[in-house]
Amino acid sequence: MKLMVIDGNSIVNRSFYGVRPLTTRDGLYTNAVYGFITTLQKLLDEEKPEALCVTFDRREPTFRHLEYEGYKAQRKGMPEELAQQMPVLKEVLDAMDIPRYELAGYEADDLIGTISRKCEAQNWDCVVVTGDKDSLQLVTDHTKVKLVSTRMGQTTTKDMTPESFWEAYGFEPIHIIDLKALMGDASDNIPGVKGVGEKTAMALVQKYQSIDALYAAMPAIDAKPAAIKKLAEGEESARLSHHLATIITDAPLDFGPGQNLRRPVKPELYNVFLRLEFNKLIDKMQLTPPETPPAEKAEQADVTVHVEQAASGEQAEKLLEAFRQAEYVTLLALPDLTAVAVQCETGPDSALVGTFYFHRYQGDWNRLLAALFAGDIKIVSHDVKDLTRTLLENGLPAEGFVFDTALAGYLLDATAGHYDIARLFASWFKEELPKPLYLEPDAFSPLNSAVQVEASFLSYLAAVDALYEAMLPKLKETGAGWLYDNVELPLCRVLAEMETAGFRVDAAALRRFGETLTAALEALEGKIYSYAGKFNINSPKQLGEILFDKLGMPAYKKTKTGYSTNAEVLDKLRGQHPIVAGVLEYRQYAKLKSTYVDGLLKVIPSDGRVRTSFQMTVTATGRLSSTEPNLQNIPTRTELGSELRRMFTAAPGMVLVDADYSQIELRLLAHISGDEAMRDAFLSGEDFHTVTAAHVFNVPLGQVTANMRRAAKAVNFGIVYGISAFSLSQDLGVTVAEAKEYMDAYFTRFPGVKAYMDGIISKARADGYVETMFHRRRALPEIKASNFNTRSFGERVALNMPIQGAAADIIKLAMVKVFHRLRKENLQARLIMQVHDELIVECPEDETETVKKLLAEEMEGVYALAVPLTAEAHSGKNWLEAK
DNA sequence: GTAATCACG
DNA sequence: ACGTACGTGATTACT
Repeated sequence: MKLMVIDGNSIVNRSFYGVRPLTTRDGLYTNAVYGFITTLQKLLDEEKPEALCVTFDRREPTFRHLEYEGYKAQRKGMPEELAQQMPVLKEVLDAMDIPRYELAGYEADDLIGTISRKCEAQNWDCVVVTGDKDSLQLVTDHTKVKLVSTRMGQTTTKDMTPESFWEAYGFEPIHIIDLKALMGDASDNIPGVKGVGEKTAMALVQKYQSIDALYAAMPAIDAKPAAIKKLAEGEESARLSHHLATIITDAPLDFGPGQNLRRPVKPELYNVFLRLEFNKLIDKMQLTPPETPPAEKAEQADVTVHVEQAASGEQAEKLLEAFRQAEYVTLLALPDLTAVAVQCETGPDSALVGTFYFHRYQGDWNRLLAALFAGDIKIVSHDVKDLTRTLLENGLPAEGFVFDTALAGYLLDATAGHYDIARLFASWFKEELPKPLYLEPDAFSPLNSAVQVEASFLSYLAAVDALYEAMLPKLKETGAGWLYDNVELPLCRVLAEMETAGFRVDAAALRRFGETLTAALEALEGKIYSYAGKFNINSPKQLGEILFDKLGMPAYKKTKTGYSTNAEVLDKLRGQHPIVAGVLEYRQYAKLKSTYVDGLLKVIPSDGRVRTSFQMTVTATGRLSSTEPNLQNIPTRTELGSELRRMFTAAPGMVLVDADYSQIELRLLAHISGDEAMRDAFLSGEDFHTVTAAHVFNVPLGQVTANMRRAAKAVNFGIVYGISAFSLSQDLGVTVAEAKEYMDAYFTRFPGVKAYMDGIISKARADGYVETMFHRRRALPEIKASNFNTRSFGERVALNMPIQGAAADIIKLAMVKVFHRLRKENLQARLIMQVHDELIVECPEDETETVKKLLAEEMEGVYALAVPLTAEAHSGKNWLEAK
């Protein structure tokens, strides 16, 4: 039989520092609890113990503090973000029915020591889980210690048994106490012997085992005279340290291993996890809502819901009329439009639900859909862009949308990650929806029993309605209402039309380009093999072995798993061996071939138009992203890569008009910070990087050299990203001191920027979030982290998000305006692409000049800032020409 | 499923 | 003294 005992404080600490900050929607930190539970699961999986318990320190002082006032004196208190998680963790453990032990006057270690000895006394094996090496003194044939370390979110464990201990230390586990008695422990403030460090202490313990034996043999011991003198002087300290480092094994603890047999988790665990938004864990542990629901759920508002299924055109028309009268309706449709459910209020405590199923409908289905989305019914729904695209693809109208719960969730916090109905519902109401049965394939086919599927469909419909009621006031409260009404919601239609339109790609030309790449790759492959033999050039691992082991080149950089072989490293090695240039070239071609040529060919349909999907709820800043395929990262920086853009063409008789903002982020920085010098620089119409250089290097405009401009440009970029002198120096290849000088000069000349940077960081710290000038919000728990790196990251994000996010807000607004203007002017031109600061329109040749003017005009006039926005438009038969 | 790499703004 | 830019997505290798 085996019992596992966990050092609760040690593991929760490691989890806190090892797992990135997580909070629930309302700001409760949860990362330490989350890390603890995932670590626990991993350990249970590995060890499968019959019994399990956790120990914790009490806050009261222990005998060690009383006997030695310096004990753990260096320890700072827990950071608040961790302290608030301790009661939560204990609640989770209780809900998992895992016994926990704490005892006034004893540390977790002492309880573990006592528990392990009591296990042994009853012939149980004991596994001690901790990150603390002190516990190694407990190792015996029946007690092993699992040392846990957490790095970058990855938990690794190392099993210490008598054998592995001996291998690592060269003496018996119990003598770790003697080791500490000599070398001390800075973290616990155990003094040890002054002047004796790890090396000396190890050697002495390996030779004499205990300090008793050591001092008995004094002074004739095997050590340097200086060490002998120090040992003699430090004897008292050594004996005190020995005492402090000894883990107690007979604490007055009522404990028997049999009391700790593993038990099934309690039903409440579900509710606890729900409150903590541990949705993944709920799934993984297959938790389900408890039979007896929490009290507040019992007293739900008494709403009489009348459900009516429309089987004929007549019945449908009656329902439609009711929906037209309603202030708004909530609507859910299957992705293939074969089922639609609509709900509206009919009185203070009555509601009407209409359901429409293609398989059971006698009338004209398309006519019904056309009536639902004709615009005279105000529709609240979820994922409006996707529904709009489906409707448009079927030649149906797509009007009347007034709210999208997915978009609202995203606008209120862009870092939540997922905005499906079930997750939003859990986050807002702490209540789990059952699995959406209605989304299973063929859920509504005539062969299926419909009752459960329909119930699921309607409960999700009700959930969307509840979310709408809760989110609407919240949107107003945060100030995001304007952005929502004027940008995000109307953008659904714009994007749906762009996705439907697609971008024409010349498949034949792409194939030819692919063939030349293949030929080049084969030639390069032969050349590379001739230097190093056959290996997989695409494998960074194998490539690293070839370059750094076999050919003996210096490895500048390492990754978590081995050598880094990225382009930056390889570039530095160029001169060392001809293979390096070959590999770099090979990499470039391989990327173009696999991602762009082969990747795109796979998604070109017979009409030759590639249709991307724009994601509206993915990025943390408010930008769009593009998937399947990603058309926002088509190469442009190298000549060969940009050839690909030649394959993105206008349809016959049409042209592409491409317009992009010039330095929109820096202009926004000038606007947001209100810095006068920066504003004047943009108003002057001079090249901004040149003006920056003149300021930073304190020379007249005419004397700015190319190098000065390059440096100024890098500083400008750095500012937008949340700069550090180190990174800037790396980027520019100058010393950190020089980089620092540039930054100081920059801040002296642009004091408003400096003030903005300081202000936004302290505001973010106070609020726990940052927002754009249009009140798009991003939660930022990292800003309060005690870990330096995490906190620094939070500060950089606080600087960057309001700028990058405002740029995203602005181009989105411009898209909506351009879209409507093209319609109003009765042009055939249509928007087909957006790449963050760039819009692409496809239009008939004779509209070219009109569209160029219109695009630039709408983009520049979209929103009045303290500095002008400028956009340049070009046209051509393909993307390369139009840019 | 994750890590490394590299394409874009 | 820490280790460093912000935001994405696709492919490949490998566990």
